[in-house]
Amino acid sequence: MQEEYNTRAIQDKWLPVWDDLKPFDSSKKDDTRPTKYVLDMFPYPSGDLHMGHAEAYALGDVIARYWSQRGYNVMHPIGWDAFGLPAENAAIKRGLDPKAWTYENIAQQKASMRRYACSFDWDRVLETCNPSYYQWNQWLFLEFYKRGLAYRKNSNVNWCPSCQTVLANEQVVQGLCERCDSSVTKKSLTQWYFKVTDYADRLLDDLDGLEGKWPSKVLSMQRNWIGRSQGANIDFAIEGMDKSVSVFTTRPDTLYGATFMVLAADSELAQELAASAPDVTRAEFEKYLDEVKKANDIERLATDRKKTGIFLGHYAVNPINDERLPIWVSDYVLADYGTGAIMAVPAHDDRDIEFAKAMDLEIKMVVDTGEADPAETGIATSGDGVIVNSGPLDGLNKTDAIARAIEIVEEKGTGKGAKNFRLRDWLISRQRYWGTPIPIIHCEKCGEVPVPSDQLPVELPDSKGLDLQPKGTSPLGAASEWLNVSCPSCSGPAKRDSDTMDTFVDSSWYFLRFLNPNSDEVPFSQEEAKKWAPVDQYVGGVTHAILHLLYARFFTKVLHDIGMVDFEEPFTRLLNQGMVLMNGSAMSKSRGNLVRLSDQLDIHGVDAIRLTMAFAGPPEDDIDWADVSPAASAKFLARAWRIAQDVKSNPGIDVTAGDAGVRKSTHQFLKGFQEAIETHKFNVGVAKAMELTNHLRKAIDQGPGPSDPAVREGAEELAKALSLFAPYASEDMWHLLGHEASVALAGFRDADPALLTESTVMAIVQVNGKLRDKFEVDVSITEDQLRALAMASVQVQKTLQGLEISNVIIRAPKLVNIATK
RNA sequence: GCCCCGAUAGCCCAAUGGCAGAGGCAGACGACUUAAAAUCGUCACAGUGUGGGUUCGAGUCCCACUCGGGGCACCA
Repeated sequence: MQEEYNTRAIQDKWLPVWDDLKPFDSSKKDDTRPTKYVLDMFPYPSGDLHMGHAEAYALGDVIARYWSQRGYNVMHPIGWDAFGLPAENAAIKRGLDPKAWTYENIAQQKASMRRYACSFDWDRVLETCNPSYYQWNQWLFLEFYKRGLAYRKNSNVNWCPSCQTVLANEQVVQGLCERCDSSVTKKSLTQWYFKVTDYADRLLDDLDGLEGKWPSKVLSMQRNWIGRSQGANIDFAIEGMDKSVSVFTTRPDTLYGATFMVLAADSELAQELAASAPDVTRAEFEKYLDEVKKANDIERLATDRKKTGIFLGHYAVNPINDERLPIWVSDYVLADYGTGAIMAVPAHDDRDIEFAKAMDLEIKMVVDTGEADPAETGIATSGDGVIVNSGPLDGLNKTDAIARAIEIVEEKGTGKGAKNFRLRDWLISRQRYWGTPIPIIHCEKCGEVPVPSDQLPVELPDSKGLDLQPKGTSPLGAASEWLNVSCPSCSGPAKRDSDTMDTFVDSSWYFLRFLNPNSDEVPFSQEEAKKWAPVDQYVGGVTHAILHLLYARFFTKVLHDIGMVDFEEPFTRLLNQGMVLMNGSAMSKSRGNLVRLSDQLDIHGVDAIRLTMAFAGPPEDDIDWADVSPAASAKFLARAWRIAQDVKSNPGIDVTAGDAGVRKSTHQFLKGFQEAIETHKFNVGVAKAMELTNHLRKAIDQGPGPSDPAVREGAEELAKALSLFAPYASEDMWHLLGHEASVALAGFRDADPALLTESTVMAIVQVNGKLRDKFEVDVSITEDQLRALAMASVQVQKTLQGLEISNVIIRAPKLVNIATK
């Protein structure tokens, strides 16, 4: 009896079957298959899954299911990045408990993932807000602390006045808080840091090894972010003081062209020099500093901003030629980059010449680039050239002059070659409730005391009775029972550190926790790590190109140095899927273009949505939901499903007796499909499945008919291939074809090479690259035979009339190109 | 300002330097039907953003530009 393809019915039919079968269990003891670790970036539980999740998990699932079909034991776990501000803000807004809110969302997302038929191993699950997870954040923090990689310092930090918390450099985007878009200000606070800068060189250099495996975009973003500059640190003695101005410069070759010094207005040295300046100068300085502090980043970054500054009345001495250089302060020099001071070479630096012009300072050319003298034109020349007016450096090119200048200052003991990074240490403490408590106790007598490991975890106290409103200090400071403890060292009165960790700490190592998510003995098993890690394929959004990926790379390198893992990069391959847009822009409630995933699933079914995500285009491109047709995906699945229903032969029939043409289609498909999936051209893979479906339809209706064994072979391979995109439809097809569940474990076969070779091929004849004739020839045709055939062609003869042949290119058996003079 | 990515049919997208079209959407026509939907089938539509170059041959490689998207940016 012919039945209709019924999306809902087959979803309801197969879900419970899979629950029993657990096709994606990766923990079987006797499993001898080779391993693959495929990981999707774990979600933040801020509501139900949305279209973006649907895309990411559809694509990650294609990869996981593909390797599973290829005979690998695939670990494909999932968890929740469950700490963070949204839970806390929701709690404040609606008077809920952050924990209850979070776990409700997790339950909802988990149910949606199950319905979405993600091939997750449900025995490997974690939530970062669970003490069994975050105890290891604390344990790792203390390991870092032991090694000097976690430390506290006072500094001018990024402060979000709206979130009432500090932010890491990476969380400030264009001067705004990445979470709430408030203008970020500076505040002097004592905070905890991880010493990422110790790893700056390795984090940069090791990106080379990821070339071709990570998107080049991400590699370049990380390189930009780390921002290494080569140059020198040079000391300029301050006249009349036992002090010097130390500067970092990438252009020591222009040392003779320095005509003044500039200090960051908010640097300590500027304060000191102002203190010893005349009263008038000091007052001017204080006024200027006030203005600088008031200016926010947006104003400060404006490129057409006029140069301002104050002369401090002091002079520094150029170590290379003993010239006197006036010392200025200005806001165009940043306190927290390099040494917070520069030597200004206005002739060869755009910013310095602007300042020199504004303050009427000397401009001295020391590099002849062939352009006009900057002192005349007021335009700095920053290109390469010949060094002039520079004593021992005269006549050298830039590279040699840099090397020579460094030698000279090193000989004099007033400087040395150096490199500098844009990257800063990672500020990890947050003045909020919903995060991992920092496992440090502050004792009046003993100072900072680590919580002994047998006292971990330091559990978060219940939120009940705590005021979670942002107020600039941690809500935990008010949990007095929790806060007040006796010092582990001297037993005297002491207080816990009341800050919590940045949630990026949680996600920096979670991929290792999946190896043994429930262990209370170790953060992760080193034996399991040897078996599975690093992650073979990581899938997630490009939004994490800098933050999360940099931090995870940093953690991995530290864990390597501690001896806990034997690799230095966490994610061997990375796929960044694009975003799902609607009518050209990101979906949002306020824009009114929100497409609800649950609605789409109700209307079109899970399979159609997953297939649409894979078919829309290259995975890294954005999908505009207005451009795609889930209804068409559903239609195709019905068409494929009917193929399986129409097959009349029995399972296990000898397919070699089948129609040769149909077999050829199937095996060409096998080859093309696997190539497409392995190169992540999922859209092409789907197109090939559609092509096979069209061939099989024709074979059934107008060819050898539904009983031909080759039709069965094609239908079975089609079902297996579709299992990557459409788990429900393909499982039902498999069932219609007389097989037991699950099609997901049926296993792909390789194409039979014998069926791929053609005996004849279409040869084309070009004249000057333009097609003139084509004919079918035997694949074994010789060049001479092909030439003769081409020359004999009437079309070719006609074209060649009156022309003289200069060259004949022959690529037997497919092509002849006749070039004329 | 510096760096990266992209531009192929009305639309989304394919195409190891070798016939511009694999697949889909939308469209036209036909078969089936009393009719419609569904289904099955057939067909049409671009010379690859612009201008140069390399090559026997360029959508593909190189150079310049235009447009779109993204990253970094008073970083010394």
